[in-house]
Amino acid sequence: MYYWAVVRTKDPSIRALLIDRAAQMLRTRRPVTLRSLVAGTGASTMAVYTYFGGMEGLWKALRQEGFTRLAAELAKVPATADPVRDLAALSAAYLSNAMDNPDLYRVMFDATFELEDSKAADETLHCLVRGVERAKSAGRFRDDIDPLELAVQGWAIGHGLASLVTTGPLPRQALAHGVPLLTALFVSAGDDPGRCRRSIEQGWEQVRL
Amino acid sequence: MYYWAVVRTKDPSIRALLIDRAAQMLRTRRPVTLRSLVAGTGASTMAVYTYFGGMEGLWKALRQEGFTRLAAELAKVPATADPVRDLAALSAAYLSNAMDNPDLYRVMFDATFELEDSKAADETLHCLVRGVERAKSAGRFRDDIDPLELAVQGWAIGHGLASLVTTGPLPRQALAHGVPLLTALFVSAGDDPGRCRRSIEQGWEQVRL
DNA sequence: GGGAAAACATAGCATTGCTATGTATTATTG
DNA sequence: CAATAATACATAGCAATGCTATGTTTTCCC
Repeated sequence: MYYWAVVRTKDPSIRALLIDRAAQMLRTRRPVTLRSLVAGTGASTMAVYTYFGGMEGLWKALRQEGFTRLAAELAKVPATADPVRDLAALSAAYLSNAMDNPDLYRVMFDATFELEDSKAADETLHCLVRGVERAKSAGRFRDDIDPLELAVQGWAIGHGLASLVTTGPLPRQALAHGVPLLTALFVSAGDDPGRCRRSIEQGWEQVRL
Repeated sequence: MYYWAVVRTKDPSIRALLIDRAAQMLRTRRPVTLRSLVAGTGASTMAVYTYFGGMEGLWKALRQEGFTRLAAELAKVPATADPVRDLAALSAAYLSNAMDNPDLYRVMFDATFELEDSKAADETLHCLVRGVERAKSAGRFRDDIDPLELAVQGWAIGHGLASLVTTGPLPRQALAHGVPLLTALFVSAGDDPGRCRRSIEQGWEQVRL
């Protein structure tokens, strides 16, 4: 009787537990299926429906979890006196996160985006936008640069590399192409070539790839 | 008796038929399942196993088909007197192909690459490498530029844009970011900024996006 | 023609996501 | 505090999935 009362006490954290378990199963490359997900948790298959409304809801929650973790990683990158260096560190952190959780990264982009997904991704993009604005304020970029546009272009570079490496066509060391790519982009935005190169190489080393 | 003989005559093109049908089902966003694929073709479910060895083999064949079609589209881009303009036209054709068959494009990159997939993708990449070599020969890029590296960097840009647009986070008009991105990349490779910009804008217009 | 090999159809299996139904637990009243 | 409404949960079962086993037909090769 007693232990039943304990076990059966409503536990809203079971939602987070299932998400974590799914993320871990993705990391260990085990197929995430309805029954295999709830097996071992004590919960029944219905838990997925009460908490997520079905498997599709679970994937959506997993996508948001992926963006949340990504945003947390990006938030760890400190703002130094060199905003271009910080932008490179942000990009490196983006790639590092994708390399640490390649399957979760794939899930984040495999289904067509919905409103909720876009909101989760917005925080990631906004992080880059703020970095570009800081670089503008520091006089590294031209005044006519649109921070959002430059951030999107940087995102395209980062996602292109991350996607091509995690899916296999490019080897992991191809991530190093990020340095010349970002340098080219930021120089085109007005930064001094030599100074830009040094900043980016410094920022790149901030993150273990 | 007679019509049976006609119908049952071994037809090796049934393999291509199934691939085409699967590609069309992807385009019309109908779920490609074993039974729905063979329904209407007169073939039974076993055809998928005799020709592809299972559904996974079908997906692999579809990936190769996707790269083959992509290579055919890229081959249509003519080589003019302006190799930088041709490189932009190649990139635009790459994006155009992805926009025309977004689901096929996603299938091409959703599973981890195997040897056969890499061989199919090689032709695509080699197309860009040749373009870079022509630009070097024309004196547009510096002598120390590695054609393969620059081609890979261009591929990362193209795939990043194509992937972010087909999966939803970026709207279709974001493809226009390809112009400044390629300009930045090729200027960093040594091309004259003004001339590069003009070449790329011209090449970009060669393809309907 | 006749035998070997490949292609094919049928039927059935285990597993998938999901729903219907009934039961237990929680919360919300009077 | 008890009675009722609402929610969470377990069980069982359904249609559909990919796949395999088995037997039959067709094609190839001598």
